[in-house]
Order: sequence, then C-alpha cells, then structure tokens
Amino acid sequence: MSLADDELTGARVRFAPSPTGKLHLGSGRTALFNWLVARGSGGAFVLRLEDTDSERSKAEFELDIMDSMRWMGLDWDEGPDIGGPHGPYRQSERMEIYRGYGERLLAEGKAYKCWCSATELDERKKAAVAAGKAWRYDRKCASLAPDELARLEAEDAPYTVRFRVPAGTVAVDDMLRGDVNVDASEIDDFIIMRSDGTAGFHLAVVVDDITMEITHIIRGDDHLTNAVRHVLLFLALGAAAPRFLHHSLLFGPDGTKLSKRHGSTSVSDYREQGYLPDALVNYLALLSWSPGAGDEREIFTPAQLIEEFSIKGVSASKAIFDFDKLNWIDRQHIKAKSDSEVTDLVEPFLVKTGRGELLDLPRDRLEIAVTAVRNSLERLTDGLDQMDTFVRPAGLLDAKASAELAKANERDEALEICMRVLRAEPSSDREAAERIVETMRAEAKERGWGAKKILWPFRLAVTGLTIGPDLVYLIMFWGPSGCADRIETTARKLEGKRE
RNA sequence: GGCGCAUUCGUCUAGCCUGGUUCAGGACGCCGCCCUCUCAAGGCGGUAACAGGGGUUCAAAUCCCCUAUGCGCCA
Repeated sequence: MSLADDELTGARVRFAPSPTGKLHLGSGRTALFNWLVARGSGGAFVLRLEDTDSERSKAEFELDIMDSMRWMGLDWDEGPDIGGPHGPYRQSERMEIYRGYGERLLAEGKAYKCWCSATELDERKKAAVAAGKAWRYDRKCASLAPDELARLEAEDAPYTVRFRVPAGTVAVDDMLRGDVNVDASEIDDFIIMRSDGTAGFHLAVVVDDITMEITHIIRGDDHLTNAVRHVLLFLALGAAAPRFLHHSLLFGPDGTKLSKRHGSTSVSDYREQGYLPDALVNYLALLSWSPGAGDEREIFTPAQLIEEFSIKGVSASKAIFDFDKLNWIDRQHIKAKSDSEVTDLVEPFLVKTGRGELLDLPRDRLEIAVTAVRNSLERLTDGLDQMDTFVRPAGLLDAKASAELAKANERDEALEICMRVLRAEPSSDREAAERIVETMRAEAKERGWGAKKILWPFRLAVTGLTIGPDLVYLIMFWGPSGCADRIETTARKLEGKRE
C-alpha cells in the first residue's frame, strides 16, 4: 500500500457490524476497506459485533456475517470466534466495562444523571417544535439544586446518564475530507447510559475503540456527524482521538439507499448466484477507489488490491451499485482461470441445481463441457442450461431445430458428408476436432456452398438445438464417431417421418 | 428545522492539492460495423460529462464566494 501522506503503518482497524441481518453489500465494502488498510499497513483487523439490540440480534446473522467475510477472503486477527487480547468481542458481553467508564465520567463531573422521563421529554420537545425552535435537550438535570438532587437520588427513580457536552469547536480528523469542524453547541447532551443500566451506542463504541486500541476508524459516511460525539468522548476519557475515514454510502441505481427493491443486497446472495468472491471484492473496491494517475487497470486480485490500495485513491462521493459492471468484472475473473479451475468452480452449482447426469460424467468430459460454455459465463450459474446440451439424448429435436432441419436444402447430402468426415477421423482431441470442422468447410466449398449449408445441419442433428456451444467442443465431447452416431439417429428419425 | 458531507459522460471514475500540455482520458452500458454454423465471446468505431451563477487570473474542471440539488446525522 502506498500511503505517502498517511503514516499508515501498523494500523489497528475494526469492523463492527450489528448482527441484525445478513452481511449487506455496503457493510461488506466497509469491511473490505478496513481489511485492505490492515493488511496493507501490516496492522491488525478486529471484528467486533455490536449486538446490544437483543431484540433484533440473531446468532444466524452472526454466522452469515462471518461466513460471508470468510468467503470474501476478509480474515480477521481478533474477533468473537477466535478471541484476542482485547476481548470479549461482543458488545453484549462488555456491559460491565462500559458501566465502569460511565461511572468514571459521572464521578469526574463530565456526565450527569438525568431524571427526565420519556414522556416529559416528549412534551418539552413538542413545545419547542411548536414554538418553531430546534429541540435539543434543555439540560434541565445538568444543574439541579443540591436539595433537589438529593431528593431524586433518595427516590431511587430511574435515570439516564448524559454526557455534559463542553463548549467549543470539535474537529474530526477525516482522512478523506480533512478536518471537519463542528460547533459543540450543535450537539445536545446525549445519553451514555440508559435507564436500564446498559450503555448507549456512542459510549460503547468509544470505550471499545479505546480498549481495543483502534488507531483508525473506517466506516460509512452516516457516522460522520456521530464522530463529533465520539471525539468528545475520547477526549473526556483522556484518550487521543483516532483518525477517521468516512467513506461514501452505497446506493441503488435510482439513487436511493441500496435495498431489496434493487435486487440482492447481501453478500451471501451473490455467493449463491455464482459470483466469484474475488470479483465481488474487486468491484466493491472499485466503487470509490481507483489506482489513479493514468493507471487504467480495473481488474485486481485481492493481493493486488492490498498492494495498490491507497487512501489517496479513495473518492468521497456517493457510490451507485451497477449490476452490469459487476457482471463484467465477474466475467473477467472467470476468464483469468484455467479450464480446470472453472470446472471446479462450476461443480457445486451443478450439485445445487440437481444436474446429476453432468456430475456423473468422467472428469475429462465434464471439463470439455465446461470449457465449451465458459465464454458465456458472466456468473458461474449462467452456462448451466447450455451444458445440458451435452446430456441430451440423441435424435431429440426441439421445435426450432426441427423446423430448421425441415427447411434445409440438400440436408440429407450435408448429413451424409458430416458422417463420412467424422467416421474418417479416429482421434477426438482438439486438433482432430478442428480438423474435422475445416474439412467440412472444404467439402462445402467444393460444392460451391457456404459453410453454413453443412455446419448448420451438423449442429442441429447432433444437438437437436439451434443454440449451443462451438462445434469443436461437440466433437471433442462425443468424439467423431459419437457425433456420427447421433447424426445417424437423427437422420433415421427424419426418414421415419417422411414415410 | 439545525448541522455536516457530496456534486466530471446514464453509472464507476482519471484529471483538481502543484491553474495553461485536456474543445476533459479510461471502463461498464448503449448503438453501429467486422468476425461467424447458433448463442455468445472477441476486434474495431461511435454516443455521452466539468450542477448553476459570480469572482480571482493573461488563462479555471482545477483557486475563492454564493445558490441549487442529493445524501446523512440530530431531533
């Protein structure tokens, strides 16, 4: 990683998803950026689960998130499953830690107890809005008279703990946007401990980042203004604020937040649809990152991304997810693989779609079938239908093929030629197959025909279909004599029909 | 409503920091042509953008200000 202007060596970064849903593409992108910085800087990548919402947090989502990350190749150095020196890595297991920090802030006068009830707050808020004023917590409990305070303490009524926001300007050091300055008076005294004794979101995040020794916080744009609160808390707790990088959010083609309406949104969906993990990673990185400076490459392996990625190449503007481009990138990654690798990759999808006949094929023939369709692969699932060509019974014509054969001139002669040429070739390797096709072309030429006059009936008679893989692969798959037999079967059927 | 962030072809972007070499480069998509037994793939070519307005300057996509729009956060 080249980070001339950022002393990014040994950066400790973290990815902190809430397990309230499957790993979203947008979160996957955040995880990717963190991972790239960790790996590129020789630092560490921490996975932390923000599962404080016990209603919505589910174990199955934790599993999906971790599975999806592993599938993408985003390995972490510390996390809930593998532990680490700063654990636990689930917020639900860290409540005692937060409470300690909350109490410390309280003791130092940097926070205060607030007895205002939700309904009270609501009323005052409504009044403020009705008066045309912006509502911000009015600090009623920030300066209670001593006797009032004593009375409330004695009552043992539920209270929240609010952070006493100091006056002044707060600067968030963002690696993409420079210092973002906000006047602290814009921030109200937010709650750091809820009335049930659990930590508020902001406190939990900051305490985690301090105790886990996070040096760089990389997350979505939606947290940019939250960062102001976080900086305030870091300072109040006597910790140096880390550096931030708030990347842009992901949107759908219509400019609204990427959601189910636009198609699949979770990483695992893309996995199931047959995208290569490296391609998804490549595409996600390319949304808002580019190598820059006249470097026009677009296809990168994860290793290359680690090598090339730099903060300088990251754009701060919004990113719209383009399915077409993803498909194209996936195709490029598939193309870069060997026939054997693609075959390995396709196999699980044959299993999933119940294509037993193809799976029963010996490996070398399966590989021919895969090789035959790999050009049309945008995703691993795309060529499956065309592969079915190879397990069709001989002589079975679909309606279109049947019609095409019926109207072909000199069809019988063409098929005769095909069979003769095929039967004359004992070998079935690629060279032989290519030779056969060339010979058929020559035979056509001799008769003053176009090549189509022989090759088109050949395809139709062998496969029974009007579309399908290149002829060379048909010959390689069934062998010359196998093809001749299939043609013969078809020819006999045609004859039977005629009589 | 307040605050914050963003704004180059339909989309992702290069260029902006270090103003002239850019009547803005690449990629996806789209369109056309070529190749061709089919579907593709591939090759070649084309389409299309500096949000608007003011400045500063000999010169602005590049620097400054304002406006607009989008998004986000707080409520």
